[in-house]
Amino acid sequence: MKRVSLKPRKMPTQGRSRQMFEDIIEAGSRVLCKFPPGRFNTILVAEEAGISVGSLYQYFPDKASLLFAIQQREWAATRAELKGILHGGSRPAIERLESMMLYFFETEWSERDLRESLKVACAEYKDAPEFKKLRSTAVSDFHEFMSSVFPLSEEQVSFWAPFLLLSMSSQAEGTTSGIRTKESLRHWARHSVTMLLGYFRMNTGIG
Amino acid sequence: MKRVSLKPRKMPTQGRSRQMFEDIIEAGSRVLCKFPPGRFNTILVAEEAGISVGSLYQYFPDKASLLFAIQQREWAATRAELKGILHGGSRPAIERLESMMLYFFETEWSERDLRESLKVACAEYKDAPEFKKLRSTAVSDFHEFMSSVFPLSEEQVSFWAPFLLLSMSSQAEGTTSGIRTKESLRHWARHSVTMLLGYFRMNTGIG
Amino acid sequence: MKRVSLKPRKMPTQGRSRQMFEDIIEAGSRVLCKFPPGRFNTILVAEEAGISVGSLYQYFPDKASLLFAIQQREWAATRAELKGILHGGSRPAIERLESMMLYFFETEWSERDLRESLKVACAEYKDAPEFKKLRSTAVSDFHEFMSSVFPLSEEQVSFWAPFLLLSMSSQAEGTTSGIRTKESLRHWARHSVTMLLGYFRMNTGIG
Amino acid sequence: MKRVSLKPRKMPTQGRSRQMFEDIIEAGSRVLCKFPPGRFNTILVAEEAGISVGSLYQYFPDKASLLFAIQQREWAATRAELKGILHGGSRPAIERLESMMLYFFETEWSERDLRESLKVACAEYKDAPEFKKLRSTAVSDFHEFMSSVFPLSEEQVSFWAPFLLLSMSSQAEGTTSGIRTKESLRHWARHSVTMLLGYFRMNTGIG
DNA sequence: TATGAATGAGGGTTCATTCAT
DNA sequence: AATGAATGAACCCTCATTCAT
Repeated sequence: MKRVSLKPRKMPTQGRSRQMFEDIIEAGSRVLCKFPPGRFNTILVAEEAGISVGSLYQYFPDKASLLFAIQQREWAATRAELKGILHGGSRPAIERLESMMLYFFETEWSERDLRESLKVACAEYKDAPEFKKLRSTAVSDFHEFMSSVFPLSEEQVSFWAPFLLLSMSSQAEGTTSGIRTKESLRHWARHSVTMLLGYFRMNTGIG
Repeated sequence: MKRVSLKPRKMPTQGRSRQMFEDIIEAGSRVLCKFPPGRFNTILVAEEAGISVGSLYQYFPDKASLLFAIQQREWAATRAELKGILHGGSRPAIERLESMMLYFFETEWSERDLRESLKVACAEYKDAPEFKKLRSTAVSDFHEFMSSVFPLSEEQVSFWAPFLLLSMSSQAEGTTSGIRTKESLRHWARHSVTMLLGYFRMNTGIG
Repeated sequence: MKRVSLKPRKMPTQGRSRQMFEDIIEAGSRVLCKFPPGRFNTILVAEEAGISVGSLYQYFPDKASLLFAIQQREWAATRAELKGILHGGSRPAIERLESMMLYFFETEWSERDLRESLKVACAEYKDAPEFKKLRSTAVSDFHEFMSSVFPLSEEQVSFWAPFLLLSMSSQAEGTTSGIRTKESLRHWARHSVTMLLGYFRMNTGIG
Repeated sequence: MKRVSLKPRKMPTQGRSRQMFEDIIEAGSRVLCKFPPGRFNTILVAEEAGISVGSLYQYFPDKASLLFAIQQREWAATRAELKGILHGGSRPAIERLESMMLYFFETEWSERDLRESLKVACAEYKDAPEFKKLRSTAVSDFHEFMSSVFPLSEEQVSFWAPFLLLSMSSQAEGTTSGIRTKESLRHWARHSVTMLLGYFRMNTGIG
């Protein structure tokens, strides 16, 4: 189990290279959606991206780093959207929190194929520091939000931030298997969110 | 993607064969715990069991059926224990339910390596009817329990049984990433269970 | 018994790829000649061709398609030569037919090792549509020739074309076991051909 | 390619052992008919015979010797019948010859599955002296018959015996692939036999 | 003597990665 | 730079044969 680093070979911020970089990640995501996770392989991704394997390897030193980049992009996109919902608008914080949660259930649902395949394909690297960092970043964001909008002690936030976030994401994940229609997803999500926030408010007196 | 059946080749209830059968499953479980799920392969399992590949194939017609047997054993054990808790003792049903849930968090935590690897290794077969049946059995059990001990309409049970079960297992699964000590697992579990049951009681008037 | 298609993976008409393609078929033929048919395997063929197994699989999706390609090449060459003899020159049709038959005995004999091994090695696929097509093409060719050069009814041709062709090839095949020298092959062939054509002429009044 | 001998381990002429011996051969024939030739294996044969592999190996030292025994029995049976026809009755020799040939086409046809599988399965041993002997015995039989009933020189018989026999069997073999109904088999056989005997008579003045 | 579990070499196929062009 | 053919280790599975019971 060789492990060097999950970093891409280069990460130019501009130009054609940057575009290629994104294209490959995009292609990789499509492969994960279209094929069973075990079929994810570099040749298929290169084909899907319309380039050669060799070129792919110019951007990613190995398969692991490509998977990591896909994972990263996936999280980054969601993270940005969630942050936008949490910090945007002038509604009460608790309402923004609720919206964020409901929104999360929906993205999780609509991207379930990719997320699930990604999970399987990345299982091997899930203990790598890069992956751990990815997860912890999401928690930090949320921690920060909670601290800034609710009158809670540091200790309280240290429990509620991960509890709410992990509970929510676990529930959302659990939901994707076994729920058939978007209709029932919404029903389920509403219950989960009501439960989580109700429990939070009851224990903290918030809202 | 050939699929015939996930049944083992033979399943004698007694004797040396039966022992071998169990040994292989045990070895398979150890492999899943010690290696990343992608490394699960018949050669490794045979080695771990101290037998030859050929012997392994006398008991399991292919890799899939071995994985299924491991999965099955894992579920069967837990299922029996959960049923025991739910139906044993003379305490009020809601308390038994609570105990069962807390217990589930503990098993999920203590077997987290196996469960997680199993999930990944079985991803390929998750749509096979055998696997689906395994899942649905657990829900049926719980559905039956709910029906028999709580004064709920059929419709109510049809929502609450899967909701509580899936929520609980999702939350328990969620704890495997991010929770470090058994201490904090207990803390977390207590909150999750309180939340779930509180929400259930509030909405149904039970207890 | 999986079967998808016996087509090669790619079949460029020019260049290095094409050369490699031919080389592998050539190597496969040599393996069939040098080893008993049961020993025909991809590793051996790759070695014989001086390449790696992986390379072989870039040209042929599986063992079956390689065998089919060998078979096809073998038939294509002979078929072209037989057609050439049948349709070339200005001699009477019956003489051209005779030449063709005699020629067939000679090729069958000189390629007996390959042909016989091929037959055994391909036994598994003999009912695949591609293989059936291969056989039927040969019959069609001959049927067409007979129709165009002899004053026979359609019904007559429908009997005599397969009868002559199959009888001839059976007899030629039969010579591979038991005939030792080219000398005796020629003797035998002359008798077979005389017999076949004599019988044909006697029954149709041709010639 | 180890080669020791194709002899069975023992060949008791009486008793239970002898019966077992026959049963295994019979079972082997059934396996050859029911499965593709590549699937012929000792375990399957033992199962089909209702005994253990171990027992099978008490009668046959290896797979090759079992196949050889099957082949031998197959030939022996046919050989006896053909001899019976050739030497039985008081009809003219040429008529008995004709009957024998027609009969051969019919057995070849009715046993085509076994014969074809046998050919494939035995391909590996076809050059072993035992197999060669098998073939030559048949020719000797026929040679003897021809000598004794037709006024031919030794030299003539030396050509016509193998020519007629091999031609006939080749044609019969060729016939099995491509002929669908027993009806057309008969038609085809009649032509082949008429042709062969006609040619023989024309060249020797017999009959 | 009969059994059949155990062995392990052998063969088909895939795919991450490299490197000559 | 870009290409994609080539490599070969790794994995799944079968079956001839042996040998402890």
